[in-house]
Amino acid sequence: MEPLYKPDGVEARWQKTWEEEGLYNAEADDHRPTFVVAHPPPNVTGELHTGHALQLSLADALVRYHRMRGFNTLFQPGYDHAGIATQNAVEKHLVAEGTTRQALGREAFEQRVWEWLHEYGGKIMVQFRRMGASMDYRRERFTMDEPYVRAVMHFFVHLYRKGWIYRANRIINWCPHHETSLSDLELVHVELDDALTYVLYPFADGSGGGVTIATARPATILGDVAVAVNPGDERWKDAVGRDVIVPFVERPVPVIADDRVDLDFGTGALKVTPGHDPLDFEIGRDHGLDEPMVVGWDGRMSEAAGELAGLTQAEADKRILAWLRERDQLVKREPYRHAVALCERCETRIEPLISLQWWCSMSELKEPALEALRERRVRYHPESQHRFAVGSLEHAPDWNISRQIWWGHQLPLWYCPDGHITVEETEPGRCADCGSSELTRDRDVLDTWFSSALWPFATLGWPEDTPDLRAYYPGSLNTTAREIIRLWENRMIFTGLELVGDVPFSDVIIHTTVLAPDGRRMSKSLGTGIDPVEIIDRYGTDATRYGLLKLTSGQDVRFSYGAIDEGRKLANKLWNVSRLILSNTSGARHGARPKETVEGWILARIEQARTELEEHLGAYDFAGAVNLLYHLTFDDFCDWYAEAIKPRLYDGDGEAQATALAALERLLKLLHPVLPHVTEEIWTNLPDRKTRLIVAPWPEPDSAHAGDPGALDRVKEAAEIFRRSGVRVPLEGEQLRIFEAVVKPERQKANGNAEAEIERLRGEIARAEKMLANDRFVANAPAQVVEAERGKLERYRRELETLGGAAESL
RNA sequence: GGGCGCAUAGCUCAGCGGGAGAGCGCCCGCUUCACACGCGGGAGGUCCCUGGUUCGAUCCCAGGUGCGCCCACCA
Repeated sequence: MEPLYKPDGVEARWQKTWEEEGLYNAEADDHRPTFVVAHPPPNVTGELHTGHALQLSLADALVRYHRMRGFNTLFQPGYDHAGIATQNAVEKHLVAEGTTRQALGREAFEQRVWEWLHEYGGKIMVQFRRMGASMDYRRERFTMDEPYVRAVMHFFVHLYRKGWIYRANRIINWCPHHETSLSDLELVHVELDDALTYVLYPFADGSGGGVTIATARPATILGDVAVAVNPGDERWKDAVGRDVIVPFVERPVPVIADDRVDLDFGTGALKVTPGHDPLDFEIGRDHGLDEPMVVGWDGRMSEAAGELAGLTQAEADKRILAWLRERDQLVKREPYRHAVALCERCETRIEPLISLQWWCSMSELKEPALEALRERRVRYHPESQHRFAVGSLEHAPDWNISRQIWWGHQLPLWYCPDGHITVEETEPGRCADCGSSELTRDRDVLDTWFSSALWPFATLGWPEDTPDLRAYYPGSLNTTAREIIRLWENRMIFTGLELVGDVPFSDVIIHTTVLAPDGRRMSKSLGTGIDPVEIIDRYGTDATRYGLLKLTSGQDVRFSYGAIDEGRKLANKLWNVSRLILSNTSGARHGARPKETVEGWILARIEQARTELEEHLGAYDFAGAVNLLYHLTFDDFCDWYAEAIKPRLYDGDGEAQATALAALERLLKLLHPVLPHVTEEIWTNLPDRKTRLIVAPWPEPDSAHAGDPGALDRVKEAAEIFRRSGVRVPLEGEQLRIFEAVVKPERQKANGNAEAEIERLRGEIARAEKMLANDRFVANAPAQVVEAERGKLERYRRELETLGGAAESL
């Protein structure tokens, strides 16, 4: 064993061994209680980022903890086909080759996606292994696998037959680049410096005057069908019911009243363009207005724009502004900063357009899920996210499930020439209505999240009634980021209840968002991302896991190499204290034989730590857990215990050796879920190992050492006092030996002084005496607080006596 | 605009009603046979501000300020 622990070789070797020996495997016929984590399937084109690494660290720590505790553990790996994200990645690749998706055509394009995935996809599973994620990699699933596709089709047909899937012409978010609709959740908003244009719409009766509106998109004036004002707006009271003339197209439209119009924006008058604005669309529908679309699917002015057809919106803006200026109807133009919606994948500006799309009705589907959440059959951690989850589900709008991209699950809908629709899981021979065999399949594909929603059970073979499904559903835990709750978490819950009859998991951990060291979000485009593989290369996997878990305290936390380095130090420390013990215990017997105070003390400390660690892990307090492990190892095990027993180890004291091995064995078990590799490596070097640590049983409660581990307190305190003061040791027997071992190295040169320490103690004593002399304190403070204060006072007096006596004796 | 979170040592963060802490960084001393990626010692803090509750507030409450994340159709 080398003095410096080098993780690279060790970690790779264990990752290989654990997997090859089948220790990650989950078997459905294993009848122990289950612990199941269906890990979020990353995009098949994705690479590990810091969020993934954090998520894996905490999930794997819990998986390993439960595996040791005897659970039949399934940690499910896999990928998502990630519709637009993947299509976008492959399209970029095609551009580099000098071609386009359109030039290839749909079938050839799909073929290229598969080829591309075989070549470049799947990288992340290698990275998962490098994180030490103890997943059953035999069970890797992909949402485009044939059985998974069948599950998706089954789901669609199920919903359709229940009457919850319908087609409607509504305003949607259209990405002109991807030529598809997008849900609100697939957009990003960016602030833009723009202009707000005030335009006069003259009254149609020629009586002079008119209504002035404000718009950020003059080009859409061509699609105006009304002007709306708030019914409570005194300024426009007399205009309501009259007609005004839309500029440029010179069409008369009514002035209507609608309370959704904001009194405080612009002039309080809104031009109504149902074809190109969500609010206008709603107002239009409620007032029975026309829905002309003057912007087309390519984002340019459409045929309906007449002489402006084919222009870009910016060009159309200019033409319309010029027209307005000539006629003095351009009231003013002012700088205006506002947020615009972009496609999150290609950052193209989103066009709100009216389109015929497929929708999934949420009203009935969400109710059982809401009930499950309210009854806490699914619990969010932290609890604060529970309210958000419930609220977002309560207000979930109907779900636009159709997309006009090419990569994804094609809708299982067939049309005959008469327009009848046939819905089947697999291609039907003839039309269900008229028997026609001339069927054409719908070209649309499903929203990626439609298939993700099935992940916890489609990975187990659903809709078949498989042994896996029976054994591993419902699962235990899901881990995810805050913004994924509505996209995924809620949907898994309602689909699980609807299709399998139970919630997919009982607990959801919404983990910390790791920010860049400067406090901004980690993002490739900002250049603030940190590659976890680089961290692993520099510090090792164990250290990376430790550091990331240490950072899980708040809702957002800044990444810090210091936290990772702490993990590296811990692994190295553990390695070295193990060297000390292992190189001095050859032939030692088994079982702890604590004789001296420090030995009973370390066993009690480890036992206390076991209890506390179980509490931390049970509460998903990973920062607390790693903090505890660090101090247990560094302070208690190394600084005090190991230092104290060194002389006896060197002397070949068989009982001390046996106790040291037993204590180390227990310590390794507690550390394994966080630092799996270094602990397994040391474990292998312990004498007579029959099992791997990864499957070794978690320590049972140690009733023999369950007491208060305060036995060493006096010795430790005395040692610290003397270290500071440099005074000689007045202790005897065992205490003297401990003291010799701990203090000897530092005693050579005193650089504090006893008098300063005596001063400090006198100050503490005065403070405690003052508090206890305060009658109101004694009368009002809880008894144990007063008692604690008395205890401190006694302790300080005792220390002062010891120190003073020792100083005297010099 | 809404929701949530954060403000404690130079940095990253614990603590959350009765002595202000850790890791890193800094200073001093140690070639001690597990570890110099180490050991020991030390300096360094109006615990964001203002009020309130309490015998007592870094901790609880209210208001403010600053920062962050998420969400949102003010044209």
